[in-house]
Order: sequence, then structure tokens, then C-alpha cells
Amino acid sequence: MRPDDPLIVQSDRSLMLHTVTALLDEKGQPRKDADGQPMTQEHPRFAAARDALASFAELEKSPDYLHTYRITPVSVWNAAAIGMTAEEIERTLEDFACVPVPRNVVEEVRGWIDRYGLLRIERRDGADGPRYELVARDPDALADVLGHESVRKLLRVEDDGRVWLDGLERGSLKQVLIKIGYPVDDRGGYLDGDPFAIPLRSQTRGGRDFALRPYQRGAAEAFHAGGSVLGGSGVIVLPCGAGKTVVGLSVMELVGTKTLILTTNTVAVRQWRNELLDKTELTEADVGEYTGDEKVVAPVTITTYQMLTWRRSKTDTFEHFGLFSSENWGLVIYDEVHLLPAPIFRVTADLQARRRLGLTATLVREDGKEDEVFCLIGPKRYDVPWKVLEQQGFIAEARCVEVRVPMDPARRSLYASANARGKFRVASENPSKTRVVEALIERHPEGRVLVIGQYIDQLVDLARHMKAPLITGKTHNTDRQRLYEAFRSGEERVLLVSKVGNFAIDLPEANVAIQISGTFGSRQEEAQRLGRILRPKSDGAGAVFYSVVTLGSREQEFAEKRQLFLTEQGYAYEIVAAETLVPEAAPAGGDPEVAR
DNA sequence: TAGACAGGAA
DNA sequence: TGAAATCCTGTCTA
Repeated sequence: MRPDDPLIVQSDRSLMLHTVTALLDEKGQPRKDADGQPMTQEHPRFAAARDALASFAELEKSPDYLHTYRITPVSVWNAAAIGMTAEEIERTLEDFACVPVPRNVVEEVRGWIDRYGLLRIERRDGADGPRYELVARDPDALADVLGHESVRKLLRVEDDGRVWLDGLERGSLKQVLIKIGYPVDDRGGYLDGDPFAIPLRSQTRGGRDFALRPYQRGAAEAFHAGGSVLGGSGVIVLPCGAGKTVVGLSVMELVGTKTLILTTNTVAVRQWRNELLDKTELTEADVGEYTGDEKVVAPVTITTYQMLTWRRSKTDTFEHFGLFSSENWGLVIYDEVHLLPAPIFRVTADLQARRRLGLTATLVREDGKEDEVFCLIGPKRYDVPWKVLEQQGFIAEARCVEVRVPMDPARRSLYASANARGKFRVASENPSKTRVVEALIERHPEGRVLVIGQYIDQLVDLARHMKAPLITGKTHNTDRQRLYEAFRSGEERVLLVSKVGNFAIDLPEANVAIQISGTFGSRQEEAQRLGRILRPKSDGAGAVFYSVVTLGSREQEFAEKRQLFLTEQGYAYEIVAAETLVPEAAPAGGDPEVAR
């Protein structure tokens, strides 16, 4: 702890992290730039602090100079699950803090860390099959949770004081207990499922050499470590483009059993299937697709969340849930686990005896159900910061730029008269953005540019104006393929895409993305969109992500929230005023200073 | 038998 | 906060 360190820990468990410090001259006086403004530089300990905090705190706000984090129970339990101790967290806080760390924060963190594993589910093998016991390191804890009716009704207390649960209630019990602050360490173990070998190949069927990257192997081994009791449930967090599917394949090889794979859409189903056929010894007959088109159940079966949660009507049963029990699955893989729909949580609660692997680029859910993921899929087992993969060359270097565009007077009055929700759309569809987008494209004469937007009308107008092709949800698959191909070959340099561009497009050549509008404050959408341009380029060149927002509007507020996740990953947004790109974009009669 | 399309769901 | 996209099934057409 030194006065010039960057961190302040507050007693409400929020953390404030300085990103910059004043730049001093030889006499120790603040240096000024040509306009007389004080100059700043990145705080020398900022990057180290950001990386250290990421393992046990969540980033909440990230304006220019001061980032705020919060320590939450789930963020601490995820740290505890990978073996982090209260002392290490305390030491990190003390190390970066410039003022004393409030004792209550240290106490609370210590309390939460102690809570993890205070209660355990253990398996007792007897003559008439396995039984499951709830054991506590501290008898008071057991008495405490038994005081809750919701907990007690799932348990059976025997005369000797030992507490038993039905094997099928493991998930429900963990859900109830985490709600009252007890994350259970589930050592109930797993059923092995029907054995089924899934060997990886050293050369793909496409003829390329294939080997796991070090972090992919590390992730798979971290998941599998601990054998039949510990290893086998949890989440692996990797950036878009880092090869999460390959990690899945590697886990499948380690576990060697019949596997059910759940994905978000049918394009992802095809991708999994192609990867399996390309990089493992499995044949077409071994890999089944269970979708609207065909319902093939094979030793490895791939399906969608929507398929499983489909019902004839609201009140009906889920017709395809039978898939979970139709085979003796030994492993269930949840792709994009941050999007897991609520009904899947319900059925996952019954699957606690099966190995479960969650894959995602972010543990953050917009609906706040992180605790459900934590207790039903499992804790985070492995993650690699985006910036680390960037340094190692596995994903392209990227700059993020926020371009702020003013509204012309007509737009401004329209904005003023719109209601709260109308304002966001009026600002998003600001027609002044058109010129800015053109200027940005001119800046990258060699670039392959994706323009991504949320509103179809806006995209249609822009596409017509720029005479560039547009892909929306309505675009037929054949046309999509043709346009993707034209973009890949370089025939089309600019492509406009609607929300379809968030997932399921594979355009490795793209190196510039221009976002002209987006979902309210969706952090994961921003990450997905940046992910579109992070494939390493053959020439090693970097990528640029522009977010075009309307100056001083509600859109700008939401843009801040959207940027949180990427800021947490170490991306800094440069702010650029539109008039530096397009001189005539200056607000008519307005003060250009407003733009800064 | 493939495809196009409508309607419902979340 | 709302709009868009997606996926499912079922029906119609050629």
C-alpha cells in the first residue's frame, strides 16, 4: 500500500481503480498540453491491478478515469473453486490499495471463502446402491440450513443426526442452498455413462496438422482433473475465436463416453459436427444431429436449446426432454452457457450425476442467473484473459474506438419530443451516422469492413446509400452463402449485417467492424461483435472496432454499459468526435467543444 | 421429397 | 425499456 497506488476499497465492497495518473515534468509539476490541459498517462500499476482483480471481482462501470468493481459472493466462490484463498485476495487488495482496506470487506470475503465447501454432498456406497449424505465441516452450519423449510423438505435427518438426500435432489438442493448463501461442494461423483472412445487426430481430414494449443489442453485438463469425484463439472471461459469447440473435443477424448452437445442454433450444430468429423476419428454414423430437419440419436448427438425447450403450447410438456434419458450419456456439453434458457436449468438440476461442461466467452448473464450456472453446471474451472491470447498471437490485436456523432437540429427536436424508450431509437438511427460510416470506410482503403446494426430500416437505407450488400434474418440461406463467399474472395469489400451477424458467421478476413446500433446494454453482444474480427490475420495486421453512437443521448449511456465486458478484458476505448472525421458533422451553430 | 412459408414461442 | 432473429412444427406446392 502506497499513496500513489491505483485502488480504493470501500466498505460496501465496491472497488475503485484509477486508470491514469497525471504526467509530471522534471520539477514535479503537472505537464500541460498545447491547449493548457493537464496531461495524463496510464497508471503504471493499472494493468496489473485489472488482471488481478478480474479473478475475484466483477467490473461494474468503466468510464475514462475510474473503473468500479464489485466483490460478490459468486465472484468470490468462483475464485474459491479454483483454490484461491482469502489471504491471497486480501494480499491483492492490500497490495494495490492507496488507502487502508476496510476490515469488514476482508471479513466478508473470508466468510464467503469459508462458506465454500462448508457443506459437502458425499456419496456412500452400500449394498443397495449409492446413497448421498450432506456433511458439514461445522455442525452449526448444518443446524442453520436445516432451519429453512425449503431445505429441510429435501432432506432426511436420521436418529443419529446424519443427513441424507435423494440422489435426484442434488441439483434442487444446491439451488436452494446457494440462495441462502451456502455454495455446496458436490462430491457426489458421476455416472460414467456408456463408454465411447473419441480419439483426436494428429492431422485433420482436411489434411492440416492438428495439435491442441497449450491453453486448450490446459482447459480440458483443468476440467477433467480430480477423477471421478471432483473432475467433471464446470465452466471454461475463453474468448470468441479461441477455439472453444476444440476444448470440447479434447474433453470428450479425456472422458471417452457418449456425449450430448447443446448449442444455440443449427449453424452451431453443423459446426460442431464438422469439427468432430474433421478432428476426431469419429465417422458420420457416430455423430447425430437432433434438429428440426433430422432427429438422429447417435453416440455423440448435437441439438439446440430451442429444440429441447419446444412445446406445442405454453401449458404443454417439453416433448424432446426424453433425449436426456434416451441414451446413457456420460457427458453433456453446454455451448454458450451464458445463454442457457431457464427450462434447461430445470432439467439440468436432475442431471447432477452426469458430467457437465459449460463453454462461454463470458460468465456474465444479462439476467443475473450467474448463481444458477455456478451451482448447476459448476464453477469456473479455467479462463484465459483475451489480452494474453492476443500477446501470444492466437487472436488478432484490436483497437476499440467510440465515435460520437452529434444530432442535427431537426433530429434533436425529434429526440426531445420522444418518450423514454423512443429516445434510444431516435438516437440510434441518427442519419448523421451515414457520413461518419463512409468516412470510416475511406480510412481503411484496404480493409474488409463489416457494418453491424440493430434496426432493419436503418440498415436498408445505409445499404442503398452505399450500394453495399445487406444480410438480415430474412435473407435466404443461398443468398447468404453467396454474399459471404463474395466477401471472402474480396469481390465485396463492405458487408452490412443485422443481428444475424452476432453469431454464426465465419468471415476470417474481416478486420474492421463498424457498429451503428445495438441492443440496449448487452455486454455479451458487444463481445460477440468484436469477436467477429479477432481471427488472426495472415499478414499479422491488427483489427479495428468502431462503435458509432449519438453524442449526449441515451444511446451513449447504454454504450458505456455495453463496453464493460471488453474493458474488463483490457480493451480501452478511444473516444473520437465525429467532426475530426467529417468536418461538416459539427453541430450547426453549436459549440464543437460539446463533442469532447 | 425438397422448398417455401406461416404461425407460435421465449 | 423493444426489435429482431431464430427455431420449431405443419401445410402447401411442384
